[in-house]
Amino acid sequence: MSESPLITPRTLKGFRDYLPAAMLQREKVIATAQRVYRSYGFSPIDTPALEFEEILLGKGGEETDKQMYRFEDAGGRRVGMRFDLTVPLARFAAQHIADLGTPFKRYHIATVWRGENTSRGRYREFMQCDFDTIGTTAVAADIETGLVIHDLFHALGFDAIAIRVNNRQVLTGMLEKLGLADRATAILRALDKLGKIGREKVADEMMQVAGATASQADDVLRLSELKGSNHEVLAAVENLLDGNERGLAGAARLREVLGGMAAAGVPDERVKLDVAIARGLGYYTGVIFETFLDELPDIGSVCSGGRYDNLAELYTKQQLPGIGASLGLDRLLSAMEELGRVAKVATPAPVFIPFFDGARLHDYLRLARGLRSHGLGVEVYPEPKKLGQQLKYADRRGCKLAVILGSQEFEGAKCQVKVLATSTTHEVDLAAPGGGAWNAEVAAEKLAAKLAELLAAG
RNA sequence: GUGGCUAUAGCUCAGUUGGUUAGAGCGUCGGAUUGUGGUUCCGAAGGUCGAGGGUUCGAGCCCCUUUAGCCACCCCA
Repeated sequence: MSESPLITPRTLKGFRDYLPAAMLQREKVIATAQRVYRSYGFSPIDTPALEFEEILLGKGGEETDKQMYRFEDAGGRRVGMRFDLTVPLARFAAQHIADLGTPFKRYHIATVWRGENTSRGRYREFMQCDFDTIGTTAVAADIETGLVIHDLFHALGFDAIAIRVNNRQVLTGMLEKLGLADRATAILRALDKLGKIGREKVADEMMQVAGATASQADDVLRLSELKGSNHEVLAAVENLLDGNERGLAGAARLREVLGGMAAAGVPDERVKLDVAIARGLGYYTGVIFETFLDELPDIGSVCSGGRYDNLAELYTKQQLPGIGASLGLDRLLSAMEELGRVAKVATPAPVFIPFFDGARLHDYLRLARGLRSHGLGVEVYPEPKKLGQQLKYADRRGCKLAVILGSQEFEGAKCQVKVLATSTTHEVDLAAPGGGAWNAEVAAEKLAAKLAELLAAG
């Protein structure tokens, strides 16, 4: 053995290992997102983790520079790691739109990196699950974005959600009307904190940081504090925006989006017009979505998106408007964990076969393969240990069924199937029609049907 | 990035005003007449007290530095 000191095993701040139970959960959510996105015709793409620095620095400000992982590669090129999937999409679209044609619908599920501070559900390496429709300004694309969000959470088992919808045009119109258009960013940044710090402090910030008057701040807040049903709020918004073309157009668009989602079958209570949300200041120009879980609203938006006028303007002269949204996978998983919605399963194989009779290894292996060919996940224990220990192992990993086959069972061409959660056992006859000795293929055929039935039941 | 709190076994924690070989519960592993787990009983393994330095006769405990985590703020393209 080496005498050299051990290297402490550790991971970088904000970077994590995923143990099997956590990884299975991640993969499940990812698979669900893929399924929903694909069901709407969004196609998968991927782009490099590393891009030329100039591509990524294009639009951001100082914060971007600070948060982005940047370095010089071995060839002396300035490169950076992607910090979201939208900028790479812009570059990708500018480069390939001629081949892709419009409208272009893509989804992209991938890891991104930001060197920012960590907190609950926020890490330096995390995953985004984006879907976007580019090359069209049609309202149908706006509506469809909302539908995807809705269906995604439904598929994930969350029906108690609030998809908050707004339109930047409404806010912009209001600010124009108040003569605050030149300070929009500062005003909206303050407004976005409404739910968090309260009306007084928001008004203070608008006055101090953005130089608004008390009455201007009050007018902005009045807009965002309208109460009532979506339709009532919308009517009141239009009233307040009277005379401002941009704002009224934004309100009309919202009316279409809400109407479209309702017409497509989304229950009204899951969609909430919220004139205060103002995220994505840098590039959203139209409809905005933010999604909150009713059971855990404090964790923040778990799926955000919106419409942008010109995604790829830095990289091409071609106009590429679009709309999309992104599931915050890590934040959602954090929420699911807090809500106790994470199954404690550490194995993808629901069926467990103890290595019971030490002389029958080959029979176990053949039977397991036969079951797998019927689409079942099957694990065979590698050592002929005591049965109790093997069952304990299976239970701890979260296997659902144990197929118990000892010399007696081989003798009689049968087996016991034990449901581990309830401890109930079912005897299954595995003999060929007309009786006969043990036959792995016949046994697999008959057993697979029974196992599938039990798995479906439990 | 700023401020505060925390760091003792795999996990959750105890550890008296600094004083001998640092403890518990859970978990893990082994066993309780040899074909059935999650309950019980017995036993075992497992910690240079996050890391580095300092004060002291003596540091898990006090001081400094560092790393990581938690909370708040800033920010979130």
